[in-house]
Formats: sequence, C-alpha cells, structure tokens
Amino acid sequence: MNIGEIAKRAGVSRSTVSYALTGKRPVSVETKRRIQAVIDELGYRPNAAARALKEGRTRTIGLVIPPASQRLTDMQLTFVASVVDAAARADLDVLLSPSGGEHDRSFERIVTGRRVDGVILMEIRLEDERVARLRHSGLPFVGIGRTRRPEEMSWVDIDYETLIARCVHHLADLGHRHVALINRNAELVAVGYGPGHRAQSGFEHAVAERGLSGVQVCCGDDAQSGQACVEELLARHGELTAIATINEAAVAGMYRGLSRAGLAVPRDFSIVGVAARHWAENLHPPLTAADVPADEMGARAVELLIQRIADPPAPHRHHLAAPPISLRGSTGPARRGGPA
Amino acid sequence: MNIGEIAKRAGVSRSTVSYALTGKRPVSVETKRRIQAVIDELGYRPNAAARALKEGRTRTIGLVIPPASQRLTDMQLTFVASVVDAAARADLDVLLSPSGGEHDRSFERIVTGRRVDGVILMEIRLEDERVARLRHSGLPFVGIGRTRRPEEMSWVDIDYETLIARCVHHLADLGHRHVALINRNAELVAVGYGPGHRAQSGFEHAVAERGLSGVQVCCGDDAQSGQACVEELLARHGELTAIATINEAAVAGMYRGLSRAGLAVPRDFSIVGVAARHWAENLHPPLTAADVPADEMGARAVELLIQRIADPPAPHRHHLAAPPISLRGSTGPARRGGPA
DNA sequence: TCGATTCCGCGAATCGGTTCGACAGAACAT
DNA sequence: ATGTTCTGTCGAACCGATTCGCGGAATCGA
Repeated sequence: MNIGEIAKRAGVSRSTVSYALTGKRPVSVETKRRIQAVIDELGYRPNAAARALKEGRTRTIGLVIPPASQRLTDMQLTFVASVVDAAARADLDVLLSPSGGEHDRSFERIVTGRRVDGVILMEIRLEDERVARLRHSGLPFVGIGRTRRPEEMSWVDIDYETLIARCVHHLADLGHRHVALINRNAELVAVGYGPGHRAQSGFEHAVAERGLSGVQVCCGDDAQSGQACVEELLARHGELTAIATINEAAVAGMYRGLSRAGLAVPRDFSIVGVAARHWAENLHPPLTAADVPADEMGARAVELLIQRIADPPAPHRHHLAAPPISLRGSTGPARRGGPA
Repeated sequence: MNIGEIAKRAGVSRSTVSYALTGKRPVSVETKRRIQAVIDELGYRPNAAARALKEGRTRTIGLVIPPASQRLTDMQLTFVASVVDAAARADLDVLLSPSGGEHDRSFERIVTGRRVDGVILMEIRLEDERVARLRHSGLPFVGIGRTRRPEEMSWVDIDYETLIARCVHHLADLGHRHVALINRNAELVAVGYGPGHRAQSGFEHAVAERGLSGVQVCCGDDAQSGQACVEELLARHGELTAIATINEAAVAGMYRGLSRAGLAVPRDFSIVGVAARHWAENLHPPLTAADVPADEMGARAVELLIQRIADPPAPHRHHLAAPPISLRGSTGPARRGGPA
C-alpha cells in the first residue's frame, strides 16, 4: 500500500496526502480528515527507503561496537542500552555494526552506503583508523572514548587518568604504601586502548606524587583471570596491600583470589576501582569505586550526535566524566606491612 | 557520488555500471575494468536507500529486544551478540528495536515502515501481541522463544520444562527430598513469560514423579535479590537441601545467602541451574548446569530467518535446545536432613 | 553475400515518497 | 468591475539505484 493508493481512495493527489502527513503546507481540515480515515483503515505507513532516498537522510544512526566474539563488558553493554534508549526517544533507529577483525565489511557498508545519518563509535583507540575513515567520509560521528588528538572530534569519555589518580590518593590517604594497578587485557592495551594508557599514566603520576611503590599488570576481562592475576601479584609482591583497577569484569575474581590467600577485604586488603554503580553494589563486599554514569553518557552521546547531524560545521563538543569515588565496603586502613 | 557520476567518468551508461556491479548481464572485461577503476578511485558504494526502494528489500533484519531500562541478562546479551555476528557473516545489517513499554513506536516503525526484511523477536510471551502484529503484517519473523501455540511460527527455544525436570531428577538421584525452584522475577512470570511457566511445569511434574516436596519462588534478576530470596527460603523452609534455578543473574547472590547461613556448597547444600557455560564456569564454585548454547541459537535464528525471507510460504521450522547437565562443583549428596 | 545469432551497451521506466511551481477560486481592497 | 492576496490542491520533477526492451556491431553458418 503506497501513497498513491491512499490518494486514490481519498480522491486527492499524492502530493496532498504527503502534505497532510507532514504538515509542510496547509490542507483543509475536511480533506485531512478523509485522508486520515483511509490511512487508519489501511494501516498505511510511508516506505522508509523511499523517504530516505528523497530526503537524503535515514533517521537512523549507526552504533559501532566491538566484535561480538569478544564479550561486551557490563559497562559497554550499558552504553549500548542507553544509546538505543536515547535514540528511540528521539525517534531514531539504531543500526548495529560490529567492527574490527573480520567484520569490517559491515562498517564500510554503513559508512559509504549512507545507511545512517551519523555514527557513534565505541571502544576507540588512541590511533583509530575508523576515525580517519569517518572524518574522510564526512559522516557526522561521536565517540564514546577519544583518540590521541581529542580536539579533532566530538566525544564523551571517562577521565580514567583522573579517576585512577584519585583511587591512588584515596589508598595513600588510608596509609597504603604498596599498590597495584590492574588494567584491562593485554591485547587491548597493546593496540592502544585509551583508557588503559590513561589509567597507567594517572597511576604513575599519583604513585610518584605520593611516594608510593606501584606495580602495573594487565588482566583478562573475566573473573578467572582476575583470580589468577591476584594470585600471581601476591606471590611476586608480598608487600602489596591494595589494588586499583579499571577492570570491573575481573573484580569478582580478585575477591576470590584474596579470599583464597586468606586476606579479608577490606580488613587485610583494599580494592578500589572504576565501575558502573549497580555493578559495584552487587559485589560482595560492595566495591568502593568511581561510579561511571554509563547510561547518562550514552544519552549524551546521542544528543551530541543529533546536534552534529543538524549542524555539521559547528565546533566539536566534548564531555569528560570524572565522577567522585563512592565509599563502599572494599577499602580500609592499611594493615599488612602498613603503618599498622 | 552516485551511479550517474561513475557512468559519466567511465564513459558508459548508468545501466552498464549497474550490470558491471551486479553481474546480472554480461559486460565486456575492458568496460568492467574501466568502471572498476573509476569506482576505486572515487570510493563509490551504491546508495542503500535507492537500492532498497527499487529492489524491495533492505538487506537488514530487525532485532527486537526487551527495553534497555530492564537490564539484559547475560544470556540475552549472548543472543544479541550472536545474532549480530551471524547477520554480519551473511552481509545483513541489524536494526535494534527496544519493545514494550514506551518504545513501541520503534517497533511499529520497523514493522510497517518496511525498514527490514525480517525480524527476530526476543523475550516472547505465551500470549504475545507482537507476534500477532507481525503475522498480520506478513513480515517474516523468527522467535527466540515461543508462544502458547508454537506451531504457528518459526522459533528457536530452550526446553526449560525438560531441563528443570532433569535438574530435579539429578537432585533426587543425589538423595535430596526437599527442593526449591527459583524462577525469574515475578513481573515477568506474571505477564506470561514462557520459560518461567514451563520451568514451573517441569518442576511440578518431576517433583511429583519423584515424590519430593517442592517450593517455588520468583526472584529479581540480580545478586542482591538472589541473596534475599535464599535467606527467606531458608527461614521459611528449613528442610530444604537444594535449589534448581533458571535465574542465572541471581546465582551469585544465592551463594552468598547460603554462605551467610553457614551452608557450604556443595557440602551442605546443592544448586543446579540452566545457564550459559562461561557464566556457570565463572561462578565459585562452578555451577552444575545445563549449558545453554546461546551463541549457536542466535546463529540458528538468523539462519531460519534468512530461509523464511527467501521462501515465505515454506512450512515453519523449530529448534528446541535441551543440552545435558554438565556436572561441576555445585551439587552433591544430600546432607542436611537427607538420608545422611 | 545475406540472414541469424550473439554480444554489449543504451535509453527509459520504475520503485514510493517529497517538493516546487502553477493555478483555480474565494475573499478582500480599491 | 478590477486587481491583489490567500487557501487549498494538482501535476510533474526528482532522489539513485535496478531492470526491461531494443538495437548496433561483430560473428557465424550457409
């Protein structure tokens, strides 16, 4: 059922139906009523492809996610959910594209086939060819995360550098002298994953500033890796009394590793991290952490993207989240080897 | 850059460019080479909307997910990931639509606006108006889950009835006499969530068959609810020695509740469930469970959908997964009040 | 050498919308 | 009565691809 059919049954021309629907020109109430009656009866909706073709926009945004094979973390999932939600509120549809590895056909299809009006890019690296690709194509886009030259694009991001520094200061304030940073998985950090590098940098600076001794390790994004990682850390660095981490998926395993080693949290050992609130609260003991407002950020990213689509030459905008640390149950005064 | 531009620069007509690209009519190698050269130089890709309009298909499938506000379980997430992955392999894009609650505009847009060639529906209820809506619209669709009249549509599903029955039999074999079923959250079950009801049914039959005493409760889909639920169960039914559950998100909390009550798993108390393998293995102790092949199922759903799109009048096909129970560390012989 | 066949490429129609220019008729001012 | 302004509607062009029918040139067989 197309617009011609509606027009015929309502006894008007196709253009009149179009104007009645879009309201871009006045149509008499009587005509409008007749058209609406036919539309309701037939359940007509304009064909999205035809409209996209003529209007030059698709009312769809692309969301580029890490390939599904590598499991999404809870935080990433929250980003996806909040982006989809915010887009739906703005009457935009969301086209999903796994990128990286073998799936780059999907990314290309979306970008050069003009399937979307704009793109939200997740899991951005310090040097990211997709950013170059998008900029070259002229398609509006917003990053969740930023590259090494952040002024060149619009983004929302978490200030891991500041947050991890805060974590270290928090631990130092509690008297801890030997602390470790547990990063995300080694491959990710190796290919230039921004949060990993920025967390390192924040950790190093804060450790130096407070005169602490610090170790850094990468750790797979799951509980088993977390456990193994902690066990190895304890074996190699017996003096450690605290961990700061951005690897939320591994925290449960870290708890397990500590408990196996006979260390109670927070009595004997402290952990502080960066994580989504509901995740931190669900752990046992609840994790003292900077609460990443992941759902807000997804919504904010959509908002930025809508603005960029509406006004491409406008200057880039950024949003760097640095939420305060919420004290929960996982940090306490240093005991083991600390100043007692 | 459209097909006309390519044609002009290559010195041929637009139709020749089209035929060179699709291969639907022979084009001389020399002409083909010239066209390809221009295309490579300009980085041209056909406009997806124009193609969709003419061809009558979008090369896109819709994936209808529960609204983002209610967090996706790990298993649901795995479905989504595997669907996206499988679709990408078939060169299909995936349009995400949160449905239910306030977001039904999105669902309507996708269905009646002909934005997609077919739909995969998640979180299906025993009576589901979306199924009626889709059937009425004539759009091909496949369910992950099934309604009360499963022969009317194509679907893949997990045989919760059989699986929970197996769980009960497994517990009975170990000597447990008093067992509980922990279901998904009460709202979901109340609105006719199929797995919830089928699990109940399987539980009741198996309990009756083995002459056990059984209690059933609903429980929120998170660790805290799991803990609260177990604590209440223990308070009210001190004779319980085992739990069967389909609520994977709550299992970690159940462990906590048991441990607080001084009950060790599996020595004093057994838990068996239905969950994704990596999830079951990540728990501590690892959960004895029927390993749901969620990624396979997503891929299978895509496969069924592709077939339905290609051949709509073909008979419906179904795929019911009933994986065996993998023995891990969370079940053992009955102790408390059992035959010692 | 003449027709038949094959090979290649062109022009035009088409998909289903939106949008622009034109215009009839009513309302209003002069 | 004449000109002007509005209102409401129509017809046609257009977006960028695909596809059908047609025809010119080359090849083939007789």
